[in-house]
Amino acid sequence: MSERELRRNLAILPIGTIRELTLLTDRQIRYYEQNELISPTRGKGGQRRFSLNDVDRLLEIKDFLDAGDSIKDIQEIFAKQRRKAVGKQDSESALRRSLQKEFAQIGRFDR
Amino acid sequence: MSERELRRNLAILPIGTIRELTLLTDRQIRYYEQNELISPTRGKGGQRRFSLNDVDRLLEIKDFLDAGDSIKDIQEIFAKQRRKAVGKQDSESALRRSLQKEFAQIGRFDR
DNA sequence: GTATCATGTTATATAACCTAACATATATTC
DNA sequence: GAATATATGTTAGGTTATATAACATGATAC
Repeated sequence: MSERELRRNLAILPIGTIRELTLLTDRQIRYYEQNELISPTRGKGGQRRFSLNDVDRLLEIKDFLDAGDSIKDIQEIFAKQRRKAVGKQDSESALRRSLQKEFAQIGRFDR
Repeated sequence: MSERELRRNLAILPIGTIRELTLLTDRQIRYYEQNELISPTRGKGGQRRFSLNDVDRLLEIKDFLDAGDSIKDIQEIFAKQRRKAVGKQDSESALRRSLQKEFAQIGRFDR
């Protein structure tokens, strides 16, 4: 994972900021968490900490709901996205492995 | 100014997050603000909101202090940096105007 | 027309943050 | 070396933000 992706996944934002950035209510944000559409971490005192990715995801949720999708629909959409991402990851690591083989091959020429 | 720079200037982080990211104490952070080394905005209820740039700047301050510079030294260092940035800034006045619009937008969240 | 869904609202408790004041160790100045 | 300045610690008291849980409600689906 790139440094940029790491940064986007840093859970550093309190719910108040999320409320302002997404124009959702606390109630909505917590309800979506309850339905596992987002998974903010918790700070020392038990308060939620969100990442910039959570912001994106909440804006997506908003759009889907506006478009008439239900929470369950959105759960499935996200599940599909995850499955796709896993495939990508797999094919990437396969690619990396085959590249390593190639380089190992090439490396031999250098001896 | 790029969208990325805009994002870095978004004041969205509470002091607790800053404390964790910089390993400074609240006291230090507020003291540096008092000495105008940083200028966090305030949310509706009067609490400080910091940007990612503030985090960078605080880490710089930390380094300068560790290196033996005084607060006043650092004020001057930052003042010099600003003067250097002025020429650049002038050539970006149109973009600055759009930045102000963005901040006005953000300000609205606090009402 | 009843059940479900997404959200609003309210109450109550805890956590986070605020300012201001006083304390202190270290370095600086006279 | 006593007085001053600097950067930070600590404490107190008050306010704001967030937490959970429960009950309420308009809209939609069946």
